[in-house]
Amino acid sequence: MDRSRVKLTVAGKAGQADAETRLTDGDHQALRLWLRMLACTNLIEGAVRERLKTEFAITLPRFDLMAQLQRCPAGLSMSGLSQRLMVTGGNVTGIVAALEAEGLIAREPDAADRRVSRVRLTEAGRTSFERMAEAHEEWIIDLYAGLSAEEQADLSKLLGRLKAQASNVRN
Amino acid sequence: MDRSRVKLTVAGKAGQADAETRLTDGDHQALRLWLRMLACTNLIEGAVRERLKTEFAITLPRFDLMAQLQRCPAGLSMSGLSQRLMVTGGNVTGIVAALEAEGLIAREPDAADRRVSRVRLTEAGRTSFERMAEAHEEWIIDLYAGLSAEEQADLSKLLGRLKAQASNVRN
DNA sequence: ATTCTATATTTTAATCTTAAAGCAGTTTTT
DNA sequence: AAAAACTGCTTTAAGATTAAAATATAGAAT
Repeated sequence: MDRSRVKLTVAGKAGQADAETRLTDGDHQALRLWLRMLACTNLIEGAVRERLKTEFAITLPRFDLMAQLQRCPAGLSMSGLSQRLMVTGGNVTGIVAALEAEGLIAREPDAADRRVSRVRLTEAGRTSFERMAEAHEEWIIDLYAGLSAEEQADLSKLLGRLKAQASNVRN
Repeated sequence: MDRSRVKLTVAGKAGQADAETRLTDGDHQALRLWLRMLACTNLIEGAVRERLKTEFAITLPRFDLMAQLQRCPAGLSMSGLSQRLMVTGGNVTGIVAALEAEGLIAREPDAADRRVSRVRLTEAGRTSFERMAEAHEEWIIDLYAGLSAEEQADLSKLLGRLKAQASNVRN
């Protein structure tokens, strides 16, 4: 039985079969499905990471952080970013430091609460993000273009159910 | 438009809405679908990571490496592991070192080719892995139990198509 | 006012990951 | 056989990530 996790760095990298491909007859349906889902996600995520890197010289975590800031033109606190990105505060500290060093975001002290930093996109950051976001959306559309609108709707529905149900599974 | 990546560490962690939840009307169907898929995958992967940690004090990458070795009782080379896990060689070096230090795997020099290390599970490693793998399969079954067998089959089929089609999308 | 408690953020140590460089050994070419 | 090219592996530098500890500030309770 193969329970391995899959990691695709490049779509279609030669000579590598993902873990799903090596499954055995004895494996349970749910396990096979899980590995296939992981393979799909890693395929797409790997493609996005690679293109962000080669075309825009940015990492996915930094892109994601900028995406949150674009949705909040007034700026966000570190903890606000932490919640929205669903990562720890320490993680946000590092990514914000990197983006600040690149001049894509800026931080101001909060007037009301001296503990708080308010983070926002700079003009350069906003311009840069808009270009990247447009390309990003096209990549995703292209990657999913093999499925018809109806198939996409079906997939979305099933994943919605899965998400809702799996959220309720407790230890 | 929210293009952010989602990272769920704990199923249902309080007070956090995943990125999919914050989508805007203007977002394209494929983008919504992608974020939902990411949310699902991260939900399940986070649950697996957490349980491996709390119940077996092991990380997912180490578990995955052991899974590959169990499927190959004769042992695998470092590069064999690298291919099967779809990670770089340097990555395998680190994980193998950690598992070796824990006594779960062992390395022998290859008789035919002095560049090659042959890696295999120790008896302790095999015993340990078997227990973990059984629990792991049950977790996955439980996490997917909200979908009927038919829904799981539909989901698998759609993901299979997606994987096949997205693999052919080129830069 | 002082103390307690809670929140916001950063720092630290550990793990995982990659890409690129380097070393050692093997195979191929000449 | 010597040189060149290739393969297997490790090391290094950079980044992302978490949990836990440490700091600083704010708010509540006395």
